[in-house]
Amino acid sequence: MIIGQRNRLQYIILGLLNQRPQTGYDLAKAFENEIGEFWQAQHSQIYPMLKRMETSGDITHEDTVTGEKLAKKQYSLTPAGHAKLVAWVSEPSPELSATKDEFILKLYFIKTAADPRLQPMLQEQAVLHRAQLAHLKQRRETVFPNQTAIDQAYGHYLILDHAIGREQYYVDWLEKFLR
Amino acid sequence: MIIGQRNRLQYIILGLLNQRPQTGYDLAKAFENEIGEFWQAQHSQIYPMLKRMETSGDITHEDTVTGEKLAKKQYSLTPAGHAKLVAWVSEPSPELSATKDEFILKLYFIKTAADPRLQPMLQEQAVLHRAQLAHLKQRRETVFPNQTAIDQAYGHYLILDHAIGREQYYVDWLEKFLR
DNA sequence: TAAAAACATGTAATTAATTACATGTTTTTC
DNA sequence: GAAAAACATGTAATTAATTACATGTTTTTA
Repeated sequence: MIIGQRNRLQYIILGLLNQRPQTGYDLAKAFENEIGEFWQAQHSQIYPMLKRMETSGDITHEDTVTGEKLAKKQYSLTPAGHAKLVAWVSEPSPELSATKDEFILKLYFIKTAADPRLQPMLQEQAVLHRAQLAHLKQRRETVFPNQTAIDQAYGHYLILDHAIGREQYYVDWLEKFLR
Repeated sequence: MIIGQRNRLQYIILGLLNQRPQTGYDLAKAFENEIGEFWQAQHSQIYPMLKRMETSGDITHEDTVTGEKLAKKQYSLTPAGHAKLVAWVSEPSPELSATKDEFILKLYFIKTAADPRLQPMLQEQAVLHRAQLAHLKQRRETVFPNQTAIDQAYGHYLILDHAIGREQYYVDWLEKFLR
């Protein structure tokens, strides 16, 4: 039997559907927003995966209609899917995170601090990451205005906090080398 | 004409070969070590890419033999390849880095601070990231023992510094939530 | 000196992921 | 009321990446 790649996407979808039944479109939004800092998936990857997961018996869907005829599929977990999710969360995560950062790699190929390309490159990234940091902070303010909100979605708070700290570090690091 | 995916791997290989002629094996090591924090590629991806790049005229190779018969291919840049590298480094990098972190995603699905799984999960990751941090610091000590070493491979120093700071943040963040 | 680890190069099979193609509805904004 | 944006779902084509298969040499270690 072939084990194949880990198919982590399915687990993430299980986790998202466990929070509440959702459409593929909703899931795609989640990958752009709250979890996009830590995992990415397009709708073209999500819709086929949903079909596959329904075939496996981990999720089911209910057809609904918005307005006159806009068809939606509201997916939710089966008990089997829920069990799979619980097992995944509980098992160890021995792999360090994988980051792909094209900018940092370009820096690697800059040989001296005097290279005229260096400062503009750092400047460009600073603009980008400051904007991202501001955006994440803004989101924390709106999503978690008080302790009650934090307590009700603690995991979400944790990862947003992590993402903000990470961006803050990135900006600080860039500024350390900016003149 | 189809534009296709960005094929960043080729540029990274160009950059590595620009430092010094290397074999595919050497390149695979680089992806495990100095740049592995920011890009990953296995030898099974590297060898075919080298052939492709040689066909495109960006690199060439020289056959050498170690010992009695161990054949090696020492790849190096052609002028065309060098030009391609320079163009890549100079062009903007408007995309934020992409991170895939399975552990953080698991946290997202933890609903309350009282969940009994939370502390062991944080603990496990702390062990992992402390080890990684120690490893990176150790490498900085050996690779960059003095200012001269830094000046001679500034880009390398920059990205190692970035990776250390990032790991330090990760550990600090984990410890913030550990009791 | 035998075994293990590291060096060295490839291909095959499979899965993951992106980009493009394709279509239609509902809501919001000007 | 028209246009734009957002909602909604899919497939096709292609590229990227991983895992497994496959083989052999050289160096280091016990």
